[in-house]
Amino acid sequence: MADDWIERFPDLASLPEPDRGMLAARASILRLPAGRTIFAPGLKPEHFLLVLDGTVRVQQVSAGGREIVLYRVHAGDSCIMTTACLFSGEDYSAEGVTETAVTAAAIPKDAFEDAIARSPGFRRIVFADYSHRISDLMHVVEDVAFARLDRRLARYLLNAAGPDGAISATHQDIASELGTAREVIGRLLKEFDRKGWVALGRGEVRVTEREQLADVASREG
Amino acid sequence: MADDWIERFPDLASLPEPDRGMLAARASILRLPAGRTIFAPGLKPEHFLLVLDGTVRVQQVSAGGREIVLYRVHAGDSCIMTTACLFSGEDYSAEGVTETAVTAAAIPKDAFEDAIARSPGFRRIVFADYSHRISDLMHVVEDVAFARLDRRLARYLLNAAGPDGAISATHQDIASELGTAREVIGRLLKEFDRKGWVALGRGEVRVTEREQLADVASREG
DNA sequence: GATCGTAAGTGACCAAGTCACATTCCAGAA
DNA sequence: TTCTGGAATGTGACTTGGTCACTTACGATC
Repeated sequence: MADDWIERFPDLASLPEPDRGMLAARASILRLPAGRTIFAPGLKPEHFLLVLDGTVRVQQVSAGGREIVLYRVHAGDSCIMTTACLFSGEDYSAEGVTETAVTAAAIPKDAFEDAIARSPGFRRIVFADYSHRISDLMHVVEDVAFARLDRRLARYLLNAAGPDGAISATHQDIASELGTAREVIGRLLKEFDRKGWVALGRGEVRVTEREQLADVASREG
Repeated sequence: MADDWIERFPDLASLPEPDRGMLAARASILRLPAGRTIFAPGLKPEHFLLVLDGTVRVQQVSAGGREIVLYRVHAGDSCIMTTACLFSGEDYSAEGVTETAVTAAAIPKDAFEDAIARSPGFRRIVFADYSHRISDLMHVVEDVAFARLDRRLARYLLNAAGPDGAISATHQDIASELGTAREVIGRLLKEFDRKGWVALGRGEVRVTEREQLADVASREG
């Protein structure tokens, strides 16, 4: 019943039996709708969260209302920001929002501590996740500090486009993703459109020339 | 002898005896000169490092040769990038360089695992450090993405100035710290100079009006 | 078909990064 | 001393990105 989710994570499924049963027994399953804020400056989470399904967007909001996405937590990832809050009490300026409906296993703090102490596999998961997030954050720094916006936009478009090339997002959505202003995205998209690389519609961008975009996306600088 | 360094860290000094002795026995003390690269893309560290003395600068270098400082590891901090590399094998784009002569305790991977498993205090240190670095990185993102450069420069100057207000750094040094170009720093410093807030010399900046700089540094946007 | 809120466009301007140089300073060598 | 090479700094022209104060276009619903 409540413990079959463990099967879905190799590192957890391979836990030796007492640990695994303990984890299954003490975790509860959360179901959250899309658009729910899970943590934010001021909010203190009470559980370690392991995302089973859906994605959580972790972003930063500036005083002036601009936003930038730091990374996303997908199925199989732990939400280390909640861990970090649990352990350090530091007040982060980031917030986490469910981007889709999300199912997550919530593990109380003491059970988490226990699992860390007993299970090398569990430690591996947690440390690997911390490392992965740090890597993500460093990529964002690199991008924002050094990469041109056309390159970042091209990457975003390629990444966000479905098999048919369509992206359902407003200019503001894209600007918030990349940490810039709507007008700037508007200008760049119009430029891409003029070159015939994308087709624009209200609330939608359709990638038509992946090759060309990939070319911009991959050039250095 | 080799274990008196433990006394200097409350969280370690309070470890129960078997753990503490183990740590002392298995750690070795490293002494590194200033300017030594401890980790870099491609280099795999073999030990968990706990800095006892001096500071390590962790920075990112862009393809175009521009640099930005991500954070510094001070005495009492663990170098989580080495931890992260140990555990995840991910290849980070950051590098760590000793900024002064550094003394560090080097703990082999298995002893580290052991300490994590046995000692809640040791876990607390490591997790707190991860959290702290994530916090640092998020600050850098916030700064680079949203803050004006005059504000960032003012903060840097206040922070780097000694009691007499002097900072021994070239424009290039400052640019590398903030992730921008030398010319830009030169222009801003000249502007600050014109306003009488700093005095400029070759390889030196002297802060003369802390108040005014603090004013710029603290205004939002 | 009118209305209203959201999305997108526009132009002027400022801030920051780039490029290609020209200066200036200083420490040693001649 | 004077010379000189390298490092540090200065400069102007230009591009890119961000801000502001708007206007215009779209589309759902009344």
